[in-house]
Amino acid sequence: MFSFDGFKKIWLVDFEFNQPEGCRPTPRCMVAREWRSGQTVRVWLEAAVMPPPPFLFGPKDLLVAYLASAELGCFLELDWELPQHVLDLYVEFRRLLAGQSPAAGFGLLGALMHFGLSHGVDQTEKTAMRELAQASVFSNAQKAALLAYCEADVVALEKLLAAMQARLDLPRALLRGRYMAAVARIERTGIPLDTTALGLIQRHWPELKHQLIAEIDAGFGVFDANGAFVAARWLRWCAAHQIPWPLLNSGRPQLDDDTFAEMAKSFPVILPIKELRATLGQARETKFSVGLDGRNRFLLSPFGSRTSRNQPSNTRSIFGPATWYRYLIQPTPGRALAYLDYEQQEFGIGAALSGDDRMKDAYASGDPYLSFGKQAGAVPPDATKMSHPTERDRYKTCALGVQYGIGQDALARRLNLSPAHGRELIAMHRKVYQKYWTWSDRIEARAMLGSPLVTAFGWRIRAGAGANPRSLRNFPLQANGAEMLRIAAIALTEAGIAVCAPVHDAVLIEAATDQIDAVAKAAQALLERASQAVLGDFTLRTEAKIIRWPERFSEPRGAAMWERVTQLLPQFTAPLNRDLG
DNA sequence: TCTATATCACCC
DNA sequence: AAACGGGTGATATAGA
Repeated sequence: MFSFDGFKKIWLVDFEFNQPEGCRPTPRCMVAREWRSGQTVRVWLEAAVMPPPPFLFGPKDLLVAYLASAELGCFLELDWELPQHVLDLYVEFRRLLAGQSPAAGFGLLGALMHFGLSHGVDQTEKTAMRELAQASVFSNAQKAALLAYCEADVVALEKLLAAMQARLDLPRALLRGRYMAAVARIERTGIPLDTTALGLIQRHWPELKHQLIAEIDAGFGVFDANGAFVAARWLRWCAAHQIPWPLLNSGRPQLDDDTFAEMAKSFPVILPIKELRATLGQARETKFSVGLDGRNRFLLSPFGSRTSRNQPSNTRSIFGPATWYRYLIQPTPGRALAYLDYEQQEFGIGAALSGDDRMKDAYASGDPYLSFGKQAGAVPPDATKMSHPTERDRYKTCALGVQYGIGQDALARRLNLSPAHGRELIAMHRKVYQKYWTWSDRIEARAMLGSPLVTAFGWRIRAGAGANPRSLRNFPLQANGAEMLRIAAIALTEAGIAVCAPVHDAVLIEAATDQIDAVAKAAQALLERASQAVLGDFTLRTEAKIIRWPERFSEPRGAAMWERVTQLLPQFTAPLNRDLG
């Protein structure tokens, strides 16, 4: 079954469709060609009654596509049953590149060029055809043109498959293809939002921003009429108040949050500006793509990062910008949401993959960070989160930092400790988790010598002498975490659970209010099984946060800002609207 | 006026 | 050269 020979039919498929921001796709046409026989099917789909599929995908048939989530999204829209086996050449192209960027990008044209192939259609015509697909009425000539273009993509896909065929790891490629089916379902589901509040925030954004600024900036005058912080005005104000502000090499003032915090210690008078900058920093204009049904939909951009994480646009996804926006996530009446995430996912992955028993014990304890302190003998065995909060914070920062390859000085600075103390913390980690470090050292060494690093299911990165050693050490943690969430997404969607979005180490799911507890529980079991699929006999714990209508998603980190915004909103809904005066 | 780069803020 | 991983994106400034 795991060679092409095992498949009865291999269909290369491409759709043209129309998809306004935030909406589900409307298929226009499809062309499919069977790989061996050359049999070609051309279907115009723009009709009131959508036709049944011109082919049926049996258990021994394969669908091949480029970014298959789009094609499978059309399948779902047409109520066609999804194929069991999917090969996505976009995903496999990314895998073959192993972290490198192709000269002509990751589109179909870019992939063809990478293999020295050509496409019958150039970028200009591609753009024109994509525009044509947005039309609502089509002449016969336009239909023919769009179908011809669609077929050209299938021909291109055929050439690409021939070029890539020998270099595929088929069983794993099919697993990734299966994930693309999950992506299609997730992109279709979307995230329910409170569109009333979102509309108010977006419509009145300039006033909101102005009001947030007006109060505080009155005594400083460093913001301009558009609400932008003016560096020159800031330097002038500082000079006038005898404050020697630190400059960057370029001569511009150093305006990051840390600098403000540092300077505020000596000059507390700047505190309000620091606060205001922090507030505005997390309050940028957004362009969440929301469908007419009030759901936030966006491309997940699966496998978009070198570690194979999804990489959706930060402005289109509600999970992209600052966390206070998540208060806009709200189930509709009768519905409920559950946010499920892995506890200390990367710590657990490191423990399991390195086989470090002490690290595994720490994970199993339920509080890995405090356990780390106990194992190091730095806190008593009966210490708790409550009895030793400061210490726990240090071991937590240390353990998390180590996963990113933090150095002793950076760790010390972050914890406001002496360099010696930073060194001691890292030494503690090295000593307690010796086996983890041996494993991690070997990974760096191997990759530096040029052999690729590979995850449990075959995602790879190729490094070389010039690589960042911290990226290499982090790769197995982050990339296997991505594998885990993909397995979970497959399991959840195939079990019929509505998945609204994946969020790196978490998923947002949806169900009827009276079913959410049971569904969330079942989903947690699937997430735990997904962790076993990646880690062998080691299981990661998950946490569930349930949101029932009319509750909204809450997030402590964003609570203050959300509070501030909601206090300003009622003025815009007052019955006497001055615009009408 | 447009584009490229640097810097910064946010997410997991 | 710096030394905290993977990202997206807004904004300011410099330069063509």
